[in-house]
Amino acid sequence: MKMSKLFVQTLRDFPQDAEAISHKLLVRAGYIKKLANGIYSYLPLMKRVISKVEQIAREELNKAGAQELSMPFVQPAELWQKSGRWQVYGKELLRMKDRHDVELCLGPTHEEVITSIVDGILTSYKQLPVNLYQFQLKFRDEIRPRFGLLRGREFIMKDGYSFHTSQESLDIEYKNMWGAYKRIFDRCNLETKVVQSDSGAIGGKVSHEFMVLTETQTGEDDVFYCKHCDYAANSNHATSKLKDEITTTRFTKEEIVDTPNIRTIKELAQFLKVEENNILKSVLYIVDSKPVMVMIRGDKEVEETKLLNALCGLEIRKATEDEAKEITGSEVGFLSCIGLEDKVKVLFDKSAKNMKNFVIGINQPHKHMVGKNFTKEHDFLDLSLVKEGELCPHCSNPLYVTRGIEVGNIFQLGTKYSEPMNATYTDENGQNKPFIMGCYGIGITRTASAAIEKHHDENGIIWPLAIAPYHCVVVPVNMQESEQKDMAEKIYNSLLSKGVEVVIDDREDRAGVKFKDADLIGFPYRITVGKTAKDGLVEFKTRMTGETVLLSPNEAIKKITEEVDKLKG
RNA sequence: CGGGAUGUAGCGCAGCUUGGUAGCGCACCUCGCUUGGGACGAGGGGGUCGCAGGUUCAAAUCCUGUCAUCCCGACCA
Repeated sequence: MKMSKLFVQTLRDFPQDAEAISHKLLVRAGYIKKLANGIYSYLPLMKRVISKVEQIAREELNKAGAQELSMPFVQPAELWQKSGRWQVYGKELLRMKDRHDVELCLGPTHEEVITSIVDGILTSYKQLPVNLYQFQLKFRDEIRPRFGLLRGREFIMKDGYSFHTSQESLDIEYKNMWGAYKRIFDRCNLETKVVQSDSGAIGGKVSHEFMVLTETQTGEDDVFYCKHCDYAANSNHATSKLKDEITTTRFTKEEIVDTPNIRTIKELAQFLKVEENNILKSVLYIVDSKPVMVMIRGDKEVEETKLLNALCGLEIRKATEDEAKEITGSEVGFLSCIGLEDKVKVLFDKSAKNMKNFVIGINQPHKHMVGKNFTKEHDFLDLSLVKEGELCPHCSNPLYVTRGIEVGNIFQLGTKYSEPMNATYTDENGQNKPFIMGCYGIGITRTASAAIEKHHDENGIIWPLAIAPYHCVVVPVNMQESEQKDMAEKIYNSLLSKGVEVVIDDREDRAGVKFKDADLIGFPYRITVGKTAKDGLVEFKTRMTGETVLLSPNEAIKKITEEVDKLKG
């Protein structure tokens, strides 16, 4: 490709409306252009990167025995009504009607479609297991799209689905996909950490996420991990042991005390000269329009996803102060489960289990009770957010927290879709059984963005060779010097003939412009044909290391060809 | 949906307080000059100032509404 013909416009300045470095660089280097909030055009350079990531995934998945297909982007509401998700999915599902008033939606995921396809084709246990995948546009009407391609409303996803006759068979495929995913991200030069996670709207029991760890805000998930064993989990799923599991106070007798205008746990602890972990905190939520009170140790926070799952709920929010008054008759700061257990659903977090002689509200303004103990059995559930420094549930060493970008995930769905959709096969005994399913996703456009988040410097993108739009750029420093121009063209043509993806910067611009653009766009290798051309030498620069060496044209060609051949394995 | 901010040329911005013929830098076009890290000179093209009302002799500027975008919280690949 000639640079003079390449459809790209690089910008002098970073775009004002971008925050994430990958977003800034993709816009500035001319990879993407925004059409609407969270919706981007993929320009030729971006399209090439996407194709590279897809091809790596395709190769590894095919090797792992999966088969590629392609399903429709627009889906009938009928399917979603069958699975029950038409009501459940909420506003993220973009719905519409066609000219006949038939309800449709844009596919945010494809469990329903694949299940209906497979149900029509696979009828016997002899045909299972099977694993099918596609690369597809997805549309999710996100509450808050941001960070460019990291969280767009429209994005490209690799989604795969497997069908089985038994849990054992699913387990095997789950591990198979786990391995394939590791290899895919390795080949993209992305180090990932596999973490346990909540399965969210997709559903199912077992699920793992592949996280690219980052220090910045662009990693939108908190990941807790142990340095001594392989425990790692998303904050919405992480669990821990407390360092101070048993807590008690000097108050050995139940007593009501005045706590005037003391509304926060911190104030209360100071006022009564106890620790925050001596206070049993009451937090009031509204889950699917019904009040729910969570009793949790004062130094801990409620993890709302866990609470929602415990109740099999759909929608959760904290109660407002007015609602709290109405429900408890008291004021925020003095809430309690005492006397409320018949009226309101009360749940206990496991952090409260070993509290003795604790402090608790009594639903009376400006009063608390001290020296309280549990008088009857409660179920203590895991409803709390883990904090850094708490102990690993496996090996009791301290847990650490970091940020992560979720680039892929795998789920065991079980019969969550096949049962309501009545998708069955016939087993050895002639019985109809619902398919046992797994599902496996990779955010292709997100993976490309994550690669930039991890690989860039102040000059621009530093693509790993495997997913760079081109392997190499050839820069004739001065197009007026025929010696340089001719040598550059020879090298360019030679690389082309060897299957190297190469751009020649044939523009009349000065060298500085070409160098800046080469760095910004992120070509992994640059061959500069300049002053040393008359001595039969060119400059060979590796973007990743900044290393520059003088080589003969043939040596430079050989070096790149070798690197490219390594990719092909 | 709640909190904060912004909409003026492809990109980055000034002008708005105190209404009076729409400007700067980059990019783009022409000519000259230059050619190893975003040169220089001269000339040129491009904007219904987000949109709709209102106030006024006169609105980018003041008022009202509306739409869009971005940032901080609840979603997820």
